[in-house]
Amino acid sequence: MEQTEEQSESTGHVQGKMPPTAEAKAHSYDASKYERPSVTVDVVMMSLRQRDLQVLLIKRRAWPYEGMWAIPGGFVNIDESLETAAKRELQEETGVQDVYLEQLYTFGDPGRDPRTRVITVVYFALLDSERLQVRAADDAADVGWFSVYDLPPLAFDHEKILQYSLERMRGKLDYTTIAFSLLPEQFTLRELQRVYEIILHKRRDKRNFRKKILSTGILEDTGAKKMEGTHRPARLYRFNPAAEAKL
Amino acid sequence: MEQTEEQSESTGHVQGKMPPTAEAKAHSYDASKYERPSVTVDVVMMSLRQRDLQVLLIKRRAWPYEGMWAIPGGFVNIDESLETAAKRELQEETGVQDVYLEQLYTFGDPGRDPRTRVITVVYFALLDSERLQVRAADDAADVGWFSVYDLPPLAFDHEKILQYSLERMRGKLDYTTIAFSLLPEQFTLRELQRVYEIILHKRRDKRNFRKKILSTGILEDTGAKKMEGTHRPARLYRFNPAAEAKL
DNA sequence: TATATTAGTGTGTGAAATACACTAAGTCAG
DNA sequence: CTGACTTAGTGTATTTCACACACTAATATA
Repeated sequence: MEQTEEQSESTGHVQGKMPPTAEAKAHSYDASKYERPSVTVDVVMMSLRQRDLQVLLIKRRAWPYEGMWAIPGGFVNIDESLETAAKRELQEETGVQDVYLEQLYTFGDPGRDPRTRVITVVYFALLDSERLQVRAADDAADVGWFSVYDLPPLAFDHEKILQYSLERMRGKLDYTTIAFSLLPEQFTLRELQRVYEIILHKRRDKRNFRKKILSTGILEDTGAKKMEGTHRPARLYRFNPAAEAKL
Repeated sequence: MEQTEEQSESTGHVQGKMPPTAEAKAHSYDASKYERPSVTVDVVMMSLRQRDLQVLLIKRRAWPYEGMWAIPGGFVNIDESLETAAKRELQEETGVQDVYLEQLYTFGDPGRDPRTRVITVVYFALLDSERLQVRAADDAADVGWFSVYDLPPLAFDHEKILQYSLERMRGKLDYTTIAFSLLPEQFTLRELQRVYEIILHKRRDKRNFRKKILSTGILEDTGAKKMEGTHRPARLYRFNPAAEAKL
């Protein structure tokens, strides 16, 4: 028998009207009323490629929105956490592990997917472009990286989702360490500045930028230098997690 | 027959492994594998009461966590949006409409509810304490307001949720208008300052506070004064939505 | 050794944050 | 009616942070 629970004033969880569990459904039941929505996790994967902020998209091969590009995602297994589902998705698409991953927002309007009620928990992941090279080859024509500043037409409400991701990144840039997660372990100040410029989409003054970053003490000079091209080599720094609180 | 969808690279929505719809379930099927989680919406309702930041909680009357306090919530109906579900919950518990309501975070770890897999989208609502008086009477002993600084033991992961709500409020206080949503339409600068002090949990300098708020131009002098107690009356201001951009 | 290219550095100015103490306007008790 | 009490309301000086701005340093190559 179904659990007896008082009406609506019981808890913050399974309370009030209890929808059918697998067992309950075996009995006769007004299933339509308590039909459960599907829950998916979508992952906005961003990386710096070709001095641009790009996002990984997948081309749909079936109705609805056939032929359009979409944010990768999939169902949440019944026994896995939302974050685990997001990591699984990430792993499937890019082969990358241990990346910055953050829950962004949950989109659940009825009708956003014409097939059935789908509630999507969106995560966003920031990928270090160097480690990514490895699997950049599997471009089977239906997976692609796109500039967030020049997107193709997107399926569902995915344009809104990307817009929101970008806003969130911009908001967090100053007081978190997300910038570092887009860079390899060692990087130059110029490279870090470029991350800021690409995400914020505007130029920053070199001297002021360096002064500010260095004054926080969040960077550690590796002693090494990066030589590339025909000019003065740049110092290589690494992020010092111990000093994270300084932001 | 079930929809044919390619494996995992299709979309950000219903793609890859398609769980059973109502129709599909009529056929033989490995239902356990595609068992769907329940989705609930919980609403953290905060208000200023007795010069304190308080949250509405509900006492559980059944297993699990029987007798403990919990954040009110309920199931999302299949055809209503998440926000609509949150408003419905708010209406049921407080009778209040048109309040500040914002999606906070989605909690979905397996095992957070011992009965079944529950994914909870948490909203938080800020209530003007004056309008709230109306229904403050229905304290049926299993509904109560509690100081966020002195909480009873909470069911599920609800303590974590409240902690997170408070952090979010603090973060948004400076650059949004949430403070006003906790006050009646007209209020004095001292009252506004008190909102800041209670949420941030620390004192602010009177002169600097007033200077800063007034310099934004976000307040409008109503011309009226508030007389209470045996001292000089205070000017009453109202929030000027037209100047919202100034934050 | 001259040229091209990017790395790296300091100072001045204006705006905003902070610290800080007295006067103003009302009520009430005597 | 006046003195005591209570909260409202105000300004200035100091420090800190954001921003604008231009030259020298180190390497590769022709």
